[in-house]
Amino acid sequence: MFKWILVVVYRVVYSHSIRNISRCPCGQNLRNSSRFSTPQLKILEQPTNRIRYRYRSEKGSHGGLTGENSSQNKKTYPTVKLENYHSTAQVYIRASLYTNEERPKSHVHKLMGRHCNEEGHCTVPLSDNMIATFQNLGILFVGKKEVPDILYRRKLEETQVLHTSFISANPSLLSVREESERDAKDMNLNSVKICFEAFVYENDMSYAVSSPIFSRPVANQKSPDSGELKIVRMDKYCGPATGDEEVFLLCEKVNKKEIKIRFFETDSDGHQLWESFANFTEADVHHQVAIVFRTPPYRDQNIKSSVQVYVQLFRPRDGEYSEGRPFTYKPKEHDLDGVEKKRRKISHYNSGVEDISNNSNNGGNSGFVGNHSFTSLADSSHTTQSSRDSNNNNIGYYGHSSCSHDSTKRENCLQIKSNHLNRNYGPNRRKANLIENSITLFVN
Amino acid sequence: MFKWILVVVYRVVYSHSIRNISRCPCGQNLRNSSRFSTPQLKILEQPTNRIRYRYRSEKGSHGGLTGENSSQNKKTYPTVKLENYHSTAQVYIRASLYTNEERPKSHVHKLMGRHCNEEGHCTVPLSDNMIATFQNLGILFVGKKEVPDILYRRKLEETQVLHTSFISANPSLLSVREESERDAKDMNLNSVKICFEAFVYENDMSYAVSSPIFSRPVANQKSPDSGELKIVRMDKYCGPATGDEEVFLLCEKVNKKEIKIRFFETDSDGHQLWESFANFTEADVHHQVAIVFRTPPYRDQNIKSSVQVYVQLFRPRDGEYSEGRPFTYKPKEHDLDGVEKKRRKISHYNSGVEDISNNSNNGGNSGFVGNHSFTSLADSSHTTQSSRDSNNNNIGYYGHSSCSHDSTKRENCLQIKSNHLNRNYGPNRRKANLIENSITLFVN
DNA sequence: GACATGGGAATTCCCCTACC
DNA sequence: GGTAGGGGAATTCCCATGTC
Repeated sequence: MFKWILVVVYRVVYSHSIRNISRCPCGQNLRNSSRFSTPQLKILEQPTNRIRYRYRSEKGSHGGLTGENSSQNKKTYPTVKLENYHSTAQVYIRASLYTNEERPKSHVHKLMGRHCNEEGHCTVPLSDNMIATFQNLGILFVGKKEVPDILYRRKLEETQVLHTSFISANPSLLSVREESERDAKDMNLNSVKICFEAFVYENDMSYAVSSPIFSRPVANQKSPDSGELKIVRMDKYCGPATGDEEVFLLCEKVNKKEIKIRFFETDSDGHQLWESFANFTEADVHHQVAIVFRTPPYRDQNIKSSVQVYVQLFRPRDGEYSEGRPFTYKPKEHDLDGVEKKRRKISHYNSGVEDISNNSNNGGNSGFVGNHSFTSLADSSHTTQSSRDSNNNNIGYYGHSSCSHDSTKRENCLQIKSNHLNRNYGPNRRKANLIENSITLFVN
Repeated sequence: MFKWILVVVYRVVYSHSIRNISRCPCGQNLRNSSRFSTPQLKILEQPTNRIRYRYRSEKGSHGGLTGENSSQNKKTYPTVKLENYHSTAQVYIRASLYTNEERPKSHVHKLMGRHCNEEGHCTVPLSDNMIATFQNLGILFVGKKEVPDILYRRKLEETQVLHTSFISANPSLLSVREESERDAKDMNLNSVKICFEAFVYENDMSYAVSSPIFSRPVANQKSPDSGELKIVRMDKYCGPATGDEEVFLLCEKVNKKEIKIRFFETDSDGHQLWESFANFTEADVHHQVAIVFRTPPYRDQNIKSSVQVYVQLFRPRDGEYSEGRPFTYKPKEHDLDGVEKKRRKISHYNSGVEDISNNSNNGGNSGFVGNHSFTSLADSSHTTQSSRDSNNNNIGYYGHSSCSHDSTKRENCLQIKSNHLNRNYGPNRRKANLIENSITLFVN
């Protein structure tokens, strides 16, 4: 009996074709085979940090993972290179999904696309220059209801290999079930890493020729907790240095418990001079896609001329930022007049009782202030291209936003949308992307 | 054979207990029994016109249908009365769901609640005063995927009753299937009518004692095509008489293809003096819950003092309106100055090429202008109660919204939210509801 | 604690636009 | 016609808060 089961296991593991060789290629089981070999995998092009995972029901192709340096005109794709490999045997690279953890585990989600099999393993032959490029890698979202079952089956299989004959008598099956439920809850379904592994075939068996490597995390664009932060439109792009100006901001889905609006200023070298956070409560976040906030006061409320800063969305949980939008602080005019006083009287806003945004000493933010650099407006050579024809239908759309503020002297700032400015505001951005951005016109 | 089947049918229809007597109680099949009897059902209290239908998966109670006159302090419920009935036999009233059509058909959705059975029939005994009140009526939303099957089975049953023995040989079964698919597509799943029917029991059989009557339609609050229209918040509540002021409006879910923003003015008697529609495109509707629009010009662009009008959302498809919000048109100042000229230059907005909103001669709107009256601000005796303590945390929330506009003379309008104003703006509103509303303060 | 009531949001699925 | 990319509808889930 014991031997018979062993035979079966053997056949399951080794007699399969290339399409479904061993279920767990990127794990411990292959580690020892490459411990003493010099060959090493390098990631030449990381995947983008975000893609919309697709459900099985969303049939058809919806575009694959591009590379982090991909752009509209020049698409790139995740690419790996095998170094220090000198044999002539054809090498294959296999990609598969793992969890985004320090010690990645096989994920329940699957890669899908041209070179992928049912298990979510995508195999591409290494080209002559030892490079493999993965075009058309999609991520299949496995419904959360299926997760416990999948984990349970995996656990059983592992158990099976170790204790073959004890299974049917195993008294801990129930606890395995419970463990699976727990693990399922813990599994982050909205972030994955791609595992790349190089191997060769010999006698219908595969041998790893290097250690597996993992890509940077790829988040699910559709999830509100990991989707891209984006300011779509704002009410106004300027306000008084004293702050407390109400601004309507339209954005892509955010989690009202996990979102801040950050104002910051940089010098011409891109170093951060100042930052502060806007005031708003959870109740000011309208159905995840609009926020009504109050501007924070500028560090110097007595400025004599306008100062340009930036606004951006910020998600403390994962440190993500949206692109910044220019915002102009304008000098205070004279003193508070009658209107302003009346206003104060009926506004309880400044009591700040319900504020979820903190200024300055916010725990979640410490550490990122000043330890990174910004590309300033000044050193972008693209700035000159701005409001002309290619954007004609957008001009006036992000349109003219008057924001004179309790001043007898009128001061307006116009904002015009422009699509072709390279800018780099977020601390964790490794490189400037081709982004939509804005310039500010002053009219006095 | 023929007789045997008849027996079966007989048993199916009549041998059931009160809980599941005949599947289709409100239809033609009962009409003749009451043709010559005087007893008549009257609806004393109609149901609210909207409730959130619940899916089967949303277990638990989520609050039932209230009456149209229900309020927080005094809840009412759908209520019917049987008139001209003089027998002593106990009468029961049964409620069930029908389609919202001129000739209502049994709906696939079901009533659920305390007195309801599996088929969605709710039965309540008539009280001594010949009145029956239905508390706790919920509407169960039957998933659209199940609809064709249900209709198919119903059709089969009907066929069965009529042509008993021909069924298995019926060559048109396929066409019945197709017909069901078609009917399923046509069925409006977001609007129902409640059918009320009075009957008595005798010898385990039920007899209708009056014709069935139907309630007014009850729409699904959750559907963007039938949900309540509501302006949640606006950017500013005033603008120049010349129009073209950009306003950000936050609202509850709307369908961008089926929504208009209506400006209208009433005289002190509530008669409509003027209306016009705001300019915006589908692209200006942000994820169903925010709209950036341009105000229409006021009918007289040369007004010398501010004019108060109202803004409201309008859904042409079903003629629904949101509550109106006050909006103030302000006099034009001097002439267009340099700023304004620059502004015109870069703004293409007025070309109107893509506008989906029409001014004045809009086909979908004809007929409602002027044939109804409004309750004006002036004749509401509740207007005085406004910005005090009960709303303290809301004050300054709808806050002060400065909207001076290209003028050296400053003019601001503040809007303060108030919860206790009875107002009645929409043409189809039968009565004033307790609504959130707004007043406008002028500060010069 | 269990349920009632009301809501918001997450999950899943469908289908529309561009653009080849 | 298919790919690539999105928007949003349909469905499910779950959270506050209040009440028994």
